Amino acid sequence: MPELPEVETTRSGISPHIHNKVVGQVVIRQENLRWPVSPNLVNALTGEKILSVERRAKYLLLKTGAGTVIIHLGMSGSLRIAHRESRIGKHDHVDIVFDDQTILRFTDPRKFGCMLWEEGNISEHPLLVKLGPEPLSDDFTSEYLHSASRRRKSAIKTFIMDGQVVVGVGNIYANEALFEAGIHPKREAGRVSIARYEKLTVSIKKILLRAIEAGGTTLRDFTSSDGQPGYFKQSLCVYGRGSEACRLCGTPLKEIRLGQRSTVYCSKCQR
DNA sequence: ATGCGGACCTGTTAGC
DNA sequence: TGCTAACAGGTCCGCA
Repeated sequence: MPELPEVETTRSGISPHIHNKVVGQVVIRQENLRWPVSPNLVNALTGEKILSVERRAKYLLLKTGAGTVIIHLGMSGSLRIAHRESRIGKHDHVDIVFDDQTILRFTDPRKFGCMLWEEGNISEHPLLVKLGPEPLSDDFTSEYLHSASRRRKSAIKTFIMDGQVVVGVGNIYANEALFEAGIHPKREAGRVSIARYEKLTVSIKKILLRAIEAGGTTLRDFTSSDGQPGYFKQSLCVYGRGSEACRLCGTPLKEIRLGQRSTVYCSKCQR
């Protein structure tokens, strides 16, 4: 479900409900997520105040004075604000209950997500330390992408989806950004000119920003933390449109698999 | 160092 | 209508 815009939509959606609130209780119904929920999460987090709700890549970070909760939503995870009366669903794995009875509820049917407690310096955490720059930051430039890609044989789509290169570019937006930049997804990353990387970085930033403004992409059942669906899906140009007409030239879009991921492109507009 | 395929798990959809 | 297989937003890990 979540790509970076969905995670950012989740962050901004939950933050006002939990910022500066004190955790009264932590309820773990299912600890077998991608990694086991940290065994000391309940003891460590109870009584702590949420000082900030941050995001690094697709990780959400709930910072307290004692440590940080690291949350990843995986493919199917979501965080919602719930209340005592809210029905508990089959895949509602963790509740963080605040003193005012507000509940932050972690749901994840596929259990690819995680919820970890980290007391050390969060930026040195193994999951975060090797990550590339944020795509919306000033560090993410065509010069950076160009130099990082030299001698890289992999397809450019695989390259920009590599979290060590740049974070937050998932399958949907990788497809969309390459279409907008006019670059064939299979093109060898190391052979793309800096001018084309300039187009690509601009496209990535623009598409992610637009999606964040729209509240994320709605695919199947994504809803943001307040239950409102995102509205970006209707503006997707290629993702999910295999064999349909290119919005620019009318040519039927091609759909292939690249690194086991569905890849859609226009063979005329993307070279 | 880079690149690839497999793994994790459940729900939905496409096809017979 | 019902069963089965394929596929889905992510990304870590081990092996070549």
